[in-house]
Amino acid sequence: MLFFNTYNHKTCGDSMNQRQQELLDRLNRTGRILIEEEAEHFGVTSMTIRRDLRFLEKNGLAVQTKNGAIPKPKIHAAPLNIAEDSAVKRKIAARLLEMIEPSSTVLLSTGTTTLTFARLLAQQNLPLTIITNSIPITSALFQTRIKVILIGGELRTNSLDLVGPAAEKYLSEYHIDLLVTGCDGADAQQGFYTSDLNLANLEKLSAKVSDKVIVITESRKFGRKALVKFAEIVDVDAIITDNRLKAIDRELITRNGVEIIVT
Amino acid sequence: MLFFNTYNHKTCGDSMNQRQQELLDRLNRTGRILIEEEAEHFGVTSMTIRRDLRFLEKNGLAVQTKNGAIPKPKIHAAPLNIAEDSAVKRKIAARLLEMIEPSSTVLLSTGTTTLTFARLLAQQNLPLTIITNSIPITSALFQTRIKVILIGGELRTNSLDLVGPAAEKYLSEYHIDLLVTGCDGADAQQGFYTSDLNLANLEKLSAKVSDKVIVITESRKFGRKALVKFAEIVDVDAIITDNRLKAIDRELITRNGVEIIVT
DNA sequence: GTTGTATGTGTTAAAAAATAACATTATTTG
DNA sequence: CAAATAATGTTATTTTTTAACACATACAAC
Repeated sequence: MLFFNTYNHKTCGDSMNQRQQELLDRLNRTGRILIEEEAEHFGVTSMTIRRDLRFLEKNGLAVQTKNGAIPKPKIHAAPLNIAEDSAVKRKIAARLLEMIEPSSTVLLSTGTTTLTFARLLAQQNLPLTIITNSIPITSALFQTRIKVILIGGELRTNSLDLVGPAAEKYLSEYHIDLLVTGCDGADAQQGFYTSDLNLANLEKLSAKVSDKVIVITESRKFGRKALVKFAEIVDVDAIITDNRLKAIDRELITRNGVEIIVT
Repeated sequence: MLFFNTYNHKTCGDSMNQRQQELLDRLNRTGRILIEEEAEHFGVTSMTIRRDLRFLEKNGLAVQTKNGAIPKPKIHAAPLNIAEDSAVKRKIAARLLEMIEPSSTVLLSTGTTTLTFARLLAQQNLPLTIITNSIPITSALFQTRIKVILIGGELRTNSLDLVGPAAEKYLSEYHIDLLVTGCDGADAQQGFYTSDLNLANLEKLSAKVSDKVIVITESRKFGRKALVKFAEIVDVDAIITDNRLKAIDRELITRNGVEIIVT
């Protein structure tokens, strides 16, 4: 028989009473509770339930809504929301959607623009296989007809995605019809940039195992260079961006034989 | 230059106006908006903002709260909540926490009881490395001191976890201090069961690469056998369960030299 | 036993928020 | 342009939430 040491890690020091425990259970089970219903169920006044909900909210376990509460959203935390899901991105995503061939295998890289696209995909009913290294994208696509394969690796906590040698090794065994990726910076002559070295390596490999490559990005990314270049302009087959792209950039790209689509 | 076909996949047919678009953007950016603030920002009455929020809620993009709204939780969807996070599980998790050695590497398998434990871990400040195949567990642990490694594989949409040959291959290269896993069924003489063949294979391999194995499970799982056995009783070093475990089961387990802890 | 303190709950009145119904103003459309 | 339609504003009413206090219960000290 093995021996396990015991450690005195302090457990959450609140002191929930029995009713609050059960209230939280019911909340998590149903996804939503109503004050009046719970008051009746527990045989207490609605005021008491209100106080309980206030307590749960204070402890980060629930969010109070109109006549009740919902569980505290668990993944949808701050850093991921920044600049996410703008109208510009939704337009770009809608344009990309028209170019997706049913039943194909698409590698969808991490990023907020690709995430917007994934959310759009989730509303369609396309038969597709999506390979991704992004947890938010995976989350967006679950419970759809889409088959999802998530590349494993080390978690980057800011962007909730997976990178590193393990991810590369994993990816190297696949063959992809279409790579869709965003970028942190772009230059009409130099190519595409990202701010993470690990991610850049993964992107390079992704392009290598894919038949076609499409970059989707807001035009404001052009002119900004980030830390690491991961692709030349000529490495990609098409770029989708918004209509504020400078004419000169547009011409430079076209001259390289790369299709550029503005929304 | 490549040619891309265009397909007429129908895009979400709502027709949001400009203000609603921007409202949604602001909501996603900040994680929360207040009606009065937005009314002032857009130069409209609060009534108009209320109508907008009602619209966004109807379209599944937001949830109305007290004086405003939050973005619709994106991952925290129905199937995962069932029976999750009960008081019994929280007790078991708290007991397990005491046995966790700081700075160790723990393989935390998919499951609702292990998820409860992960949520508890997230509130501590322990230096740990957690390897898991569960997206909810990964989500629970991000933005903590814990280093998280997610095993890639094919997504099981009901449980939001990753299994399959790719996952096994990925795992086989690691060495683990402690495996923590749950089960779908247990028998004091026969061992532990799960209802998915792929997962069973992964569990077997997990036990093989781990120094110690702890099973955490509600006592009601005892007596239920599920589809596939993944471990014998003697394969594990300790079992943590609640105090409603039958005396006979407890004795049978102890007789096998396995430590059993009831909360 | 009483007394005091703390905690939880109920009750009520007041404040705030949400709604419905209708008036008004823009926007389309023929 | 005029009619029709949609969007927004206004107001009165209803509903929800809050704050403040009253009551009860439990526990400890004396």
